[in-house]
Amino acid sequence: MPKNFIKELEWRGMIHDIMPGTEEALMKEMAAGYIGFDPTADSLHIGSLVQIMTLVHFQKAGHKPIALVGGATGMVGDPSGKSQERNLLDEETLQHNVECVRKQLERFLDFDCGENSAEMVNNYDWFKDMSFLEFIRDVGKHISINYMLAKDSVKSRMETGMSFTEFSYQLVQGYDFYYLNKHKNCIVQLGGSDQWGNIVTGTELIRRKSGNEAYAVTTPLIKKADGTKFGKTEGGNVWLDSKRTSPYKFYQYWLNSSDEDAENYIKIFTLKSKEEIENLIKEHREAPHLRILQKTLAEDVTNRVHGKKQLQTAIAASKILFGKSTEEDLKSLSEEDFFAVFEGVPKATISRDEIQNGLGMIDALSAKTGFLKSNGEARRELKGNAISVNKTKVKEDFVITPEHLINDKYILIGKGKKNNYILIVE
RNA sequence: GGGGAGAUACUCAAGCGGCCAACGAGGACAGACUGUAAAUCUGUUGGUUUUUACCUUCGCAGGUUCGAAUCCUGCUCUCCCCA
Repeated sequence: MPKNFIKELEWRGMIHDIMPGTEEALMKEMAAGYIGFDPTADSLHIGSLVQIMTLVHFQKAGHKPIALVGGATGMVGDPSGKSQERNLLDEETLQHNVECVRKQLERFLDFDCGENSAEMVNNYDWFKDMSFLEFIRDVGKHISINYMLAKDSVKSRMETGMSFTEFSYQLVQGYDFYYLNKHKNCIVQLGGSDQWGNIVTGTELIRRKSGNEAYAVTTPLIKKADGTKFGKTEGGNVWLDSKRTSPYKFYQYWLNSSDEDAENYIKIFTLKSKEEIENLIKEHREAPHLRILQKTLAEDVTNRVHGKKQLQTAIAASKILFGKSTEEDLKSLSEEDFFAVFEGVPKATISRDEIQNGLGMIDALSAKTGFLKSNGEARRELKGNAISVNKTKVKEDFVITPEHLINDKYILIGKGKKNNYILIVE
């Protein structure tokens, strides 16, 4: 007897839309459900984390989650939410992306837990041998143009134009659902709210072709209280791949959530129970400055995505960068730890001679290193008391000498609270 | 095809012959406060320069003038109205 998956999502605020009858169908017996992931890049970003969590809950409720990586759909391009025709990725890149995304997804689900073990599929497997004629006869025949035209993803593009390729997308995805329904007894498709149209084309196709009932659940678009886009920083997307977004930055992203957002995120992105979360929220409201919610959230998510070791480094890095650490603390770090902490921080190398005679701050910030755009900017920041060397604020007349070197090799320059640069001497 | 309006720094948006590196707003960055928050206050936001000063910028190319973002000519692009 499965647990109530829908109720679980509901209190977490993870349901945007749901097809009538879904809850009943899922309560009856163990079912399979799937979510598709687009291989548009070689890593997923935290936007996809919502979908991943949905699958995790699905499995925890006793159902069988199927993660589909869209090798075939990726070749077509989903027009949902896109105002313009997209460029197609070449096959090689796509193949590479499929592999990477697959590996990432594998970390989150249990693939060996008996009958509701997770499964990973690639729709390229069933599309690669299908001919065009076969597709338009067996699939296209069941869905009318009128029906397809009524979709938002198509309607909104009537003015600007849309290729036949993208127009057909909903059928391709619809067929995925049909295929999984037929071969893996998959009765529900989950996804982001922008996927509603595509999912419904799938349930429609299933009903017409095989007479089965199929269901849909979509999750809301995650919003930030200040109106900016979730998952974006000045540096771009927040990715799950540590090569693209360092675990430290990843941890920081969650830690910097506003109070309001943190209350929502902790429900969506952690597996903590309702009671636990309610207690945390209560505790947080009593002592907001401790930021219990943000810390719990950041630790939980970073741990799940990057593992314990990376989380420890991220926490250590945060303490060093934001705590009351001193030059002594920096010097006590091993070289390995130092570079782990400052991974992703801009670095520049200068020769030992330059520092031997003393290196002026303007040269250190701009002329010799390019950390800042111009000498003028360097001068302004220095005047504004924004620059620190090895965690100590410095003035314009400060001169860097070999005795400031950490491990006789590098120097940490900071601008404000959040920007750091490393000067390496060789 | 005919007529009109416009193009200014990251964005919006003033300026309409010298006082313009260019009002103002937003954003961004920094400082104070704080919780690595929000709100608030302050500063900065083309380059070289300690200041002064100079250099490069107001769609592109020319021209008029002692002097142009501002006037003239041509070009490119955008928007609107009429066919």
